[in-house]
Amino acid sequence: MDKELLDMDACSAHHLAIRDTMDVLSGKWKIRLIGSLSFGKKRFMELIGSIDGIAAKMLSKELQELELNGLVKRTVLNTKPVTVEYELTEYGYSLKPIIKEMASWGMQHRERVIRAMSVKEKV
Amino acid sequence: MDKELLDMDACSAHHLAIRDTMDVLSGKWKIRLIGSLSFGKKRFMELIGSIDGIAAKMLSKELQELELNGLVKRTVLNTKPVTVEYELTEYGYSLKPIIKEMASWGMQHRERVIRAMSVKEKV
DNA sequence: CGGCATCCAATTCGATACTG
DNA sequence: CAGTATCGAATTGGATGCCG
Repeated sequence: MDKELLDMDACSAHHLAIRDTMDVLSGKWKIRLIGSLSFGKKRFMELIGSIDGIAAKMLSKELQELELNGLVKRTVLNTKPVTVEYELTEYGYSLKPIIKEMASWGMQHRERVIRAMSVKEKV
Repeated sequence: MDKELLDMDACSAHHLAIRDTMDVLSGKWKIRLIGSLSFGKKRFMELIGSIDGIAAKMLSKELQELELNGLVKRTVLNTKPVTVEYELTEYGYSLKPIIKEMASWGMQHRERVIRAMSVKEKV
């Protein structure tokens, strides 16, 4: 058995898999969006409120992309004025382990991240 | 106990944690870069070869940011011409669970991702 | 080899204004 | 409320040339 070769194969498969995942999650807000929706249904305005800094245009755009990929379901309710609800599909929920690891990492390394960011801002 | 309030706190902490993680991993290539380095040391040209589509300029830039954040260590070897090695620090390795989940998700959903991407390209 | 500098094109992002 | 339209700014990316 050629260990080197096996490693190369593993590396390359790993790599393609990560690329595929990144394709779906590309964009500045998608991961945070999914993180927010992983707590349940939310309306457009609720999402704007819960995701600090996002503009309506970007929210709209990234939601559309997530919907196209089948990760998010959009429901228009018959109210006046219109209400629209967004929620994760089952497919979307399958991303939860990733989101969970990201939240967990962020909590464990919060201090260091913030310190590093504040250094950067001085530049 | 106010369940609603507890949920809100959990949600907001979760959210800040994800935002911190995304701050560190922001940029089109960082996650794939870390994925590639998680298999061990690599030189600049090896990274260009292993990360399909990246330009030298972007590789250089994102490596610098990762180095600034302490996730990657850069070592210049005394060869002629120069050889430079990049490797994850211990802090960088702490991201491995995230990378692992991303690779795992990508492998499980590869077909669906590719199908969705090919539909998009027709537009 | 491992970069940085420059120029330029393409894409992404954000603020504001407006609509049903 | 839930968007779309539009414009300008910022980021990204490629090509080329230069340097130690």
